[in-house]
Amino acid sequence: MQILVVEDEISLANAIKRILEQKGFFVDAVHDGISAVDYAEAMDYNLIILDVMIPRIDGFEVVRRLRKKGIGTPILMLTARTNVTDKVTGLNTGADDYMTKPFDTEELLARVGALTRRTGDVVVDRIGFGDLSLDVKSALLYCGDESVQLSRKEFEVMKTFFYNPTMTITKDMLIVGVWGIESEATDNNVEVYISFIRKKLKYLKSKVTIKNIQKIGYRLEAVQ
Amino acid sequence: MQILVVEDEISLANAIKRILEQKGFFVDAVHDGISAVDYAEAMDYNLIILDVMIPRIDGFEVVRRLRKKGIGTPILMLTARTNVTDKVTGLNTGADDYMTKPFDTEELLARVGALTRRTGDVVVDRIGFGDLSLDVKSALLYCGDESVQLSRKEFEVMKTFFYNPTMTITKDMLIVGVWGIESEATDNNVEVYISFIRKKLKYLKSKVTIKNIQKIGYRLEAVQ
DNA sequence: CGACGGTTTTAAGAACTTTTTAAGTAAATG
DNA sequence: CATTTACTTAAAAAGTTCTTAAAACCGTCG
Repeated sequence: MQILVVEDEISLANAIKRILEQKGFFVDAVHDGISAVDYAEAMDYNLIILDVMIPRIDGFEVVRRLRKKGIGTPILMLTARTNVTDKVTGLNTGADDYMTKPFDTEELLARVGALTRRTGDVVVDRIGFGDLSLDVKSALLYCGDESVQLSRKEFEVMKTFFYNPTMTITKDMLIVGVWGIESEATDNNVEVYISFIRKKLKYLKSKVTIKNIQKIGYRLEAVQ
Repeated sequence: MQILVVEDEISLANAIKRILEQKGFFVDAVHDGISAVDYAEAMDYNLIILDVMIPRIDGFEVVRRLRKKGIGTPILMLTARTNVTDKVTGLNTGADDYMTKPFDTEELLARVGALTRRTGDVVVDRIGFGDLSLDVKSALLYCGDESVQLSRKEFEVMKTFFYNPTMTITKDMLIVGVWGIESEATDNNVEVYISFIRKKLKYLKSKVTIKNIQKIGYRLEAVQ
């Protein structure tokens, strides 16, 4: 499942890229209108996420050119919130959906889900570290030919580690990432989940351990 | 790269602080509007993250006052999701971007990235002196291909040296910087930590030493 | 609805690490 | 050479993380 992200703000482009890659999509990112048309022509994407305000030629013009060339890839338009109504709803450019910036991850994924679902393609992905791999679809954690089922929260914690394999992750990062930025979760919640996961790693006889550095955070380590 | 976070919800402020520090930013957090203005005036921040609903004077007024004083630091406003009009007001008063609460880590980092990028400054996650380098995310101190884990306080002491590599650091400076201005820590506390760190430098076989100048303080020296 | 199974949260004591204290020793200064 | 200052170490204290068990929660199915 291939997605093209067209966004000139590099860091936003990267953020979108990462979010989608975490969900198992393959993502290309380009930063201007001409490149967008080139890429979309050259490769058969399942979805194009397209910012309106981009250099060289704007988003609307990109849509027009692609449709003219008979490229029917679903397009999700991004617009600044302030000029939503007049621009997007007024224009009949051929985009399939639009989303106002700023948006949050859930919103993005919901829309991407809706637009890619029709193709029926299944996104399967595995992420891993050391001798571990995690099936993102089933939340099964594998080590060799053993596996264990992770619960929702165990899964979210594990993903955080796998996406930042060399980094030291603070408890606050886990609280924000797993429980949400406004949650009431305490350090103890994190500790309990780390404990649950360690028990499962032990059961799997994995070489990977979760190391704690007091007052600093947790880090994955592959023992010898 | 310095960021000021203005948010009265202490736990949210801390969460944001930790996330940004993890990415290598230096973050101060204050919890009301008056302090925000004071801090922003006193220090040259690269970005201010500013909640709208804060005690004493609200976020908009903070922006107005800062802009009036000629302080052009980029400002990222935080507003409750429901309040659409806030956004318009915020942008009119001179904020550079706004973000609705709740937001997730990705979104925060994307926006912070966008607003700090223009200054061209690179976010530092390693600082060093001589043959030493310190990873600020993990508190690992490297020398060649060896590394040691620093404890929280060792890490704070080391950071103070690295940020002031040529300076002689007094014990009082270390006490204030590491233990806090209100602390009861004595010179002996500093001496003990200097001793701990020297032991680790020896283990790393670093060329860097911590030299004491009696009655004055400590200074890093790279022995040829 | 109400019971069941799994998941998540809460809470409390044990285990562990870091930090502080304190005391003896070494080094520097006048 | 006396005195102050700094260094080192070990033990005590403080703080944190770990583990476990029980309680609360949640969705599903009879």
